[in-house]
Amino acid sequence: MTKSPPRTRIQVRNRAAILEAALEVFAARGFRGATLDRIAQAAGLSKPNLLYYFRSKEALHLAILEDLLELWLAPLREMDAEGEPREQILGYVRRKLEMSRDHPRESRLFANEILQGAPRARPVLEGELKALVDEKAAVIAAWSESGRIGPVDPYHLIFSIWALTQHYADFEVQVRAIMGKTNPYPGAEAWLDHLFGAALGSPHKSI
Amino acid sequence: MTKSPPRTRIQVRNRAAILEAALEVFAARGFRGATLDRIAQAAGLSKPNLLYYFRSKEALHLAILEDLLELWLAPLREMDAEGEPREQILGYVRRKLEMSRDHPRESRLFANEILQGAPRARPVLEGELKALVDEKAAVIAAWSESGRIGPVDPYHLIFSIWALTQHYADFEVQVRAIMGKTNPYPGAEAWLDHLFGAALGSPHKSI
DNA sequence: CGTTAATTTTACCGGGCGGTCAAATCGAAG
DNA sequence: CTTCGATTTGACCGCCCGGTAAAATTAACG
Repeated sequence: MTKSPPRTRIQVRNRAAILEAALEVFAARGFRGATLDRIAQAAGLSKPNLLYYFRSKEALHLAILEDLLELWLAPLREMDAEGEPREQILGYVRRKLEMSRDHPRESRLFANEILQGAPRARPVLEGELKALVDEKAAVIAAWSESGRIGPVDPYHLIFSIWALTQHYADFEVQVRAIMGKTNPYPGAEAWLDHLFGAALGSPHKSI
Repeated sequence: MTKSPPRTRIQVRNRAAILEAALEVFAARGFRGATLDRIAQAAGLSKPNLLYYFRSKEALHLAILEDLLELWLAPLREMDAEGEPREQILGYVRRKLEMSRDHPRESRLFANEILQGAPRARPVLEGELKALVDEKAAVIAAWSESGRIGPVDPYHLIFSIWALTQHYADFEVQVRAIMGKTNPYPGAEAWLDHLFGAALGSPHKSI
């Protein structure tokens, strides 16, 4: 699939420039809306030159998607079954929100892919992603059953975390249309803390 | 913009068929990914015939968007300042979730538009939508200040409702990849009731 | 400097897509 | 049946886009 590890300095530089440019363009216009000309221009190359580094538009998109999925799943991977449940879940929420704030283009690229029916990412969703979610859902379920957090549906809890955190990146124009120039993230962090905190059962209440 | 009210029976039938087909195709493939040929075929017409009813791809998309936005804002409009706060908010959540369940294509078409930076819908977002949200946010803020619901940020509350309910339509393939063939909506309704119920402050707790 | 491989450019192709046009066909009313 | 507007079709255009071929240029190294 991907070209074997880049050797020369030029390859490293140009591949990085292309991936950066492609992320920008794919995120902003979707797979079909993006053109190789535009990506090449943004990377400071000619189109055939770009195609010297990536066989095809498809291959380029795939390369980005692979990098992206690792980044995307990291915050959930960090959730620790041995940790304090509430802290672990709220920590996950915070990391995921930071991800949206610091990597909105990645979020939108991913959203685009899913919206179109995940033509390229579906195998990963049904394989790696499902396995990870099943594992962490079991952890949350155990926490819930042992009474360390209130009764929650772990799957819908995880979906909620995804939906809420990614919303601020994916629907940014809508958020900005309503909130103006105000930076929504400080407020969002406090709000999500409140929202999920309450849903997990107040620690004060449980005493 | 839009052609003056259709007169003949044929016009009514064909316009409806086109809008239905276009909704399907635009939702599944985005604006650029959709082709007039495909839409025309889905509507049972030839491409030039389709262009007899709608001047351009742009005009067709705009016609759909206009219809859509009315449908989309209806649930929020129904939220009644005179009603019981908790019931009003949870009712809004339920109506919005039903909207996603019954109109997933509309949801995805809208998501596509926003993701691409709302090139066609931005005026509505900054005008009508913002006005409506500001109005309802003020209502919620008043409820909150009078202690009838717990302290909440009305804007983030509304964003949360959007994000969560639409997630089940927009990210359907992801949800299905993880949950399999299970229908997520019954569980989602109970979960969202729990989540927002807790965030608004338990009515039991407030006594 | 010379040689060889890596990189970049120029020119091009075939297909698809939005849109147009003029001719043909259809349908309602007298 | 005729007429006239509404509707439909087929043929076509120009542009853009992904991708290719081959020549030209550049870097690496002895």
